[in-house]
Amino acid sequence: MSTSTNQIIKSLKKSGYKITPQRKLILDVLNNSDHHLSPANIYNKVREKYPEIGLVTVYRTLEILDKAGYICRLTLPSGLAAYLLKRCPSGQHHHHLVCQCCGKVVNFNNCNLAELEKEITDETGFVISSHTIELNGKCPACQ
Amino acid sequence: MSTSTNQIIKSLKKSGYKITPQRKLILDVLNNSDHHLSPANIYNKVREKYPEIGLVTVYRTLEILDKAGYICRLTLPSGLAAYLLKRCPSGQHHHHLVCQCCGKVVNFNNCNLAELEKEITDETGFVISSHTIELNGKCPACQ
DNA sequence: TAATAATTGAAAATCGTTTTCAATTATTAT
DNA sequence: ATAATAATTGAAAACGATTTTCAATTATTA
Repeated sequence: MSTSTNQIIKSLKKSGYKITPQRKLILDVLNNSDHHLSPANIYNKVREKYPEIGLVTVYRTLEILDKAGYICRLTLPSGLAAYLLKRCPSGQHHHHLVCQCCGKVVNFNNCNLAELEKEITDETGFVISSHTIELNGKCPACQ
Repeated sequence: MSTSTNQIIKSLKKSGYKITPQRKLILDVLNNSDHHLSPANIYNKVREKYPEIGLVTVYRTLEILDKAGYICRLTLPSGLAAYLLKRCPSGQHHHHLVCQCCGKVVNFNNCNLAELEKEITDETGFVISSHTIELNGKCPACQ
């Protein structure tokens, strides 16, 4: 179990959650991937080591991790959910560059939308509270 | 039936689609809204004038309109789909400013992501083929 | 070690969406 | 106009992802 996984486990314990083998394994799968993973993907990976796990447990654990801020939930264009361990300093503003071919994800954080948002607020009267940017492309390996 | 609706109807006919009252009414509902609408929203609005319509017909018509490029399909953060009549010159690059409160949508097209995309390509080796930006906020009426 | 409260997995339920299929309707060639 | 046709329709069933229910199990605590 990696340092990253261990730290999250400790924090979860502090927050009153019980530490179960299922939760550890789910975190490990997330930690060992630089691709976004669907609940089913995670389920299948965990089953290799822990065949008794139920898909429900994966959903429930992802919900906890998402609410606690340890993972990012992506909504893919198809509408399906995919998850990603957060690897940037806590709460830092960032976006994702996603490979359409293999799902590999790279973070970037210099989005510089503030100016555009100001313009748009002036023009439309909308107060802008958040934004999402998703860049879609192909990673070097998939080109 | 508005001009906008009429023009789309004509184009659809040219493309070999039959013109049915259901399709006209669905287009009218889209045309008369500046908010994004779910299939169920559209279904309910059309039913006021045409109670026999089936939800399937709404789905099928939306699929046709989307493929033909007359409407935008949004994937909301929840993963659900919502639709919007395109109101900008054919094919023009644009994004949406969405009111989180009422769903009102305003277009903007000066996103200027080209520079950022170049930086990121240089850094990561990803080839970027498309991007989506969604600005979330509150419209003047909802503030 | 015993008491407890949280967590688990199986099964059923739910929700949006898609498929199937027979009946209907818009278009066309006459 | 009318008949022939191929597309479109709506009901019902099927579907896939996600959520809920519930009794049994397990991690934690005292």
